Amino acid sequence: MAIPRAAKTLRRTRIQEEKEEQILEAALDVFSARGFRGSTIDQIAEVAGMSKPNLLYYFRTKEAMHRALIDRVLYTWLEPLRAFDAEGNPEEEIRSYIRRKLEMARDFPRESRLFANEVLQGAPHIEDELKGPLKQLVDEKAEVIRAWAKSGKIAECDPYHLIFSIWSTTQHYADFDVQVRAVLGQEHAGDGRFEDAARFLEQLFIGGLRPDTPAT
Amino acid sequence: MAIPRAAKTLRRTRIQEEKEEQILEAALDVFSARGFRGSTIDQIAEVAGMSKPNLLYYFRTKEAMHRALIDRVLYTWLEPLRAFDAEGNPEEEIRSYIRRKLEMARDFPRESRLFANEVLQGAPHIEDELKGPLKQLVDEKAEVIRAWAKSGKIAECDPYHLIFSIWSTTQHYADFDVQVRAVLGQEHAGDGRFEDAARFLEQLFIGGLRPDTPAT
DNA sequence: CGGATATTTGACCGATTGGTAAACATTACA
DNA sequence: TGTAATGTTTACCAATCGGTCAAATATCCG
Repeated sequence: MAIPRAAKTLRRTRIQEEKEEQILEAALDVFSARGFRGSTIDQIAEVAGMSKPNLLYYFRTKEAMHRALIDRVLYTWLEPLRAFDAEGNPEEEIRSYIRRKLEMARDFPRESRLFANEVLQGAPHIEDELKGPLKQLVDEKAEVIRAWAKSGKIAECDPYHLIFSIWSTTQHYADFDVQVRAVLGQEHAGDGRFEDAARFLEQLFIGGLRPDTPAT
Repeated sequence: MAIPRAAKTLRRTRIQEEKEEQILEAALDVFSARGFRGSTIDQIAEVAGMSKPNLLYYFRTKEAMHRALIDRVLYTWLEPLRAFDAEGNPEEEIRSYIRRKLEMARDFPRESRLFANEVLQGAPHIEDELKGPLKQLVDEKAEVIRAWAKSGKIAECDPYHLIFSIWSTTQHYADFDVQVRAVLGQEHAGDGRFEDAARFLEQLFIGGLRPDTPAT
C-alpha cells in the first residue's frame, strides 16, 4: 500500500523527480494560457500525458500545483533585476537590463504570462511574494538608481516608475503577443520584432534618462 | 407566453434597456477580475442582483454577454488614440496621449483589465477586432509619427514600438495595480502614484524622443 | 526470486458549471 | 379594465469540476 502522501517527501525517487517535472511543465503550459481559475486539472493531466488521479498523487490539489510552479519560476524570473549592478556603468546597466528582460519575454513567454495572469486577477496566490521579496529587491535597486541620479550619471527621475516602465514595456511583448502580432501584421511573424523593440526601447530609455535632459 | 428571444430585438423596452445595462455593468466587474473562463454566470447574476435565468433571458449565453460587453467598451477604449492629431504639436500630442491613457488606467481599470485578460489568453474573442479596426487605426497613427520623425520634429524611431510602449507603460497601472501597490507600499494607497507616473512617463517619452537625440 | 514499497488507473463522489422548461408575475396598451 | 406581450422565478438537466478510493501494476532491493 502506498505511503500517505504527507510522508512522501522524506525520500524522493527518480520517478518522483521526473513526473513532478513533467507535471509542472504541463501546468506552466495550461496555467499561463488560461489563468488559475480557467485551468482544469484534466487539461494539465492531458498535456502531461498522464491520468488525473496520477497527477493528484504528486500534487494533492490544483492549488498545490500552482504554488509549486510559482515557487519554481519566481526566483528565475527576478534574476535580471537582481543582476542590476550598482558598481556598473548606469547606461550600460539599464541597457542590459532591458535586453535581458526582452530576451526573457521572447524565450520564456509562458512564465511571463503566468505572473501576468496572476497579478491581473489580484495576485491571490502571490501577494506575500510581492509585498515581501519583490518589494525588498525593488527598494534596493531603486536606491541604486537614485544614487546614480544624485551623482548626475543619469537624469533625476522616480526610480520606481522607471522600473515599472522597463517591466511593462518588455513584458508587453510576451503578455500581449497576440496583439503585437496582430498590429504588426504577418510580416513580423519571426523574432524580428524583438530586435526592433530592443532598439527602440534602448533609444527611449537611454535618451529619456540622459543626465542633461531637463525634467519637465 | 414569452416571444422567442430571437425576435426580442425588434423593439426595446425600457426594462430591457435598464436590465441590459445592469447586467453589462456586473459582467464588466466579474469578467475583468477573473477573465472569461474564470467567471461564472452565477457570479454575474449575483453582482447584477438578479437570478441566473433572468440574466439568460437578456443574453442567451455567457459568450453573448462577453461579446456585448467588448463591443460596448472597445470603441471608447480606443478614443485616446483616435484623438491623436497629425496637425498638432508632436510633443504636446504625445504628452496628452500619455496623460489620457493614464487617466483611463486610473478611472477605468476594469475596462483595461477586461482587454488585458482577453489578450493575455490569446484574444479568442477579439482577434478580428485586433487585426481589423485596431491595426488600421495604429497603422494610420504610425504614419503620422513617421512623418513627424521625417520632418525632424521628433527623433527617428519605430512608431509601432513607440505606441506599444505608451500602451504598456500606462495600462500597467491598471492591469498590474496590485503589484504596483505592493511595491510602492502603503503610503501610495491614494492616487498620487498616477501623478508621479505621469511626470516620469512624460520625462521619459519627451526626453527619449527629442529630435537631437542621436539614435543609438 | 519475493515481498515491500511506490506508482497508476478506473470507477466514482458531491458540488458547480452553462443552460432549459414551464409556470408565474408584471407591464404596456387598446 | 382586460389581455397579450414581456419579464421573472423555481425546478431542473447533462456535463464538467476538483478530488477520493481501492484495486491493480510497476519498481526497488535484500
